[in-house]
Order: sequence, then structure tokens, then C-alpha cells
Amino acid sequence: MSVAEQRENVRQIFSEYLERKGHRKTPERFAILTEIYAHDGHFDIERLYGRMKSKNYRVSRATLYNTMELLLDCDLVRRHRFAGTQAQFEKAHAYRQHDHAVCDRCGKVMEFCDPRIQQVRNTVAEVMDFQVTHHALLIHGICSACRNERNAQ
Amino acid sequence: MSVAEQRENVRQIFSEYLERKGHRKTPERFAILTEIYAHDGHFDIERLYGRMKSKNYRVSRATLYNTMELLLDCDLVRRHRFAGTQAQFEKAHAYRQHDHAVCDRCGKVMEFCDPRIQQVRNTVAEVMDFQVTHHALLIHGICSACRNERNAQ
DNA sequence: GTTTATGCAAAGGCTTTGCATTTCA
DNA sequence: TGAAATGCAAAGCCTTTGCATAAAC
Repeated sequence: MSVAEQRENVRQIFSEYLERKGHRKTPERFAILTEIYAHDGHFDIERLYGRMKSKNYRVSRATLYNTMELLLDCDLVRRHRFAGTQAQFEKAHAYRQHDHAVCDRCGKVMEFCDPRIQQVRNTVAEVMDFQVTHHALLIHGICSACRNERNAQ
Repeated sequence: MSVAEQRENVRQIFSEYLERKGHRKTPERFAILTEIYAHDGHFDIERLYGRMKSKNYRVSRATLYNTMELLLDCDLVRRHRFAGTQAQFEKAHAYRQHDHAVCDRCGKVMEFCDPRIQQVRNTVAEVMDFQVTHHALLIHGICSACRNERNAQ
């Protein structure tokens, strides 16, 4: 799937979601979605605000927060709280399932993928009669770069 | 291990930690530790503050926040961010390894245990050359009670 | 006697809210 | 036209910080 195809695809999903929920299709909402899907990796609200402002597309922070709720609700975006109070987001559609390892010393976030997580989800759903929608596995520790740095001192 | 034994045990661990780090052994710090280990389940700073106040042991919120940092550092307490900005804590010592499933409708938090997580940790450590210290797996979804409630409406 | 910790209140940072204005349907 | 969304600023909430006081070592 090309970048253009994906962009059209997620616009379609968002459009149908807004319609189904009786929400309006404002240009701000689609501009935010487009901006999010134009980049990889994690971002926070302030970063997104800055990126849109630099492209002369000014949206208020309030609208950013409101729109993120909608995008979370239709699973086009994921929200993480790696540390502190500041939420981090990432696009979720057509982005392979993965989890995160975060270095508690330098804050670097790495991605990994392990099929056993899916098995755990299935077991939890079955044993606890729980309808799983998504999950977040965060592995904390110290990355090799930080360990080497400390050893070198 | 009895409750009294565990309390003595964690006091010992904390005491040694403070000594090793050159921190002072203040009565507030031990009172906070004792209060935390007198209860099961999750709690936030405000709840802990209220519980100590109701026992006429008044500590400032600042000291609670400071002490939690120490307890986190010596692994006697875990911190979670299930939702929102408010941190949740739970005691960590002699409390079997477990993870959490949280209902996104009613907010209920359930615990479960799956040995496959340990295997994932081992794999991440090996493949990414990452020194794992701990992890947090959060499974989101809708609990059976909430599903039944909605069906009944 | 020093140095560190406590407590209080103020400041900070991220997020939410209220309300007037604008815009979608 | 009427209801909902936007933008701005103010308020909220949790957490951190600064500084005087108290306490550990």
C-alpha cells in the first residue's frame, strides 16, 4: 500500500466513523489526520501543534485534543504514557502490531514484535470473559548504549 | 510469610537501601512504607495522603512524592499510568508477578498472570541487548459485566 | 554543627472547560 | 437556520520546586 493509498484509506475510515457517529466533517479534522499519517514514530500534542503551525495550518490545541479523542475512538491512533504526564501518540492503522521497550536512563523508545502477546490476549479473553480491544506492553530497562557509557566512565 | 514478617522484611530492605545511597532514615519514610504495605491493591498519592491523615500521621504531599521516588528506585513499589495523568502505585515486594486488564467502560482493573510474558522479556533482552528491569502489560477491553449491562438495555 | 529532609505554598506543565464566534448540514 | 466545532483564554488537576524550619547524623 502506497503512502497516497494509505492516506486515502484512513480518510475514508475517519469519514465513515464521523458519519456513523453524527459528527461533522470539518477541514481541521482531516488536516490533523493527514498530518499524523505523514510521519512515522511517536509524537505529543505540542509537536503536532508545531508541525501544523509551521505549515501555516493553524489549529488550536483544544481542537487537537478533541480530535485525538475521535481518532482514538475509531482506532486510527494509539495513545501511550511512557513516562511523566505527557501523552505520546502514534498512528495505528496499517502499522504492524508492535510493543515498546523504553530505556529508563536515556528515554529512548524501541519497538519490537512478539507473537506470544497475541496468545496472552486470547487467554485473558477466554479465562476472564473479557472482550479485548487492544493492549500495551512496556518493557523497562537500560539500553546497551547507556550500559556501555556507564562502564566507560 | 506473615504480614508482620513481611513488614519487617521490607523495612530492612528500605533501611539498607537508604544507607547504601547515603539518605537519611526519617520516621516519615518508614511510616509511608508501613502504610503502603498495610493494604493491597492500587492507590494514588491523594488516597495515601488521606489514609495517613486519618490515622493522625500527617505527612506533606511533597514528602509523599519524594518518598515514592525512593521506593520506586529500590523496587518496593511499582508505578502505573492506567489512564489520565494521575499515577497509580502498588507494592511490589513479595507480591507475585502479575499484569493488568482494565475495562475501558467502568475502569475496573483486574489482575492476571501469564508465564509467556517472562519469555517475551527474555527474548527482548537477548535480541535487543537490553537489560530488562521490569515491565507493564495492560490489556484494554470491556469486562463481561459491562457487556451484559449494555445487552440488557 | 552540617547537611539533608520536611512542610507549606507557589509555580509548572499538560489537559480540560467555558464561552463567543464561526461553520457545517 | 440551528446545532455543533473552533479558538482563545482561563481554570483544573497532578506534580514539582523554592525556601524557611526542623531533624538526622
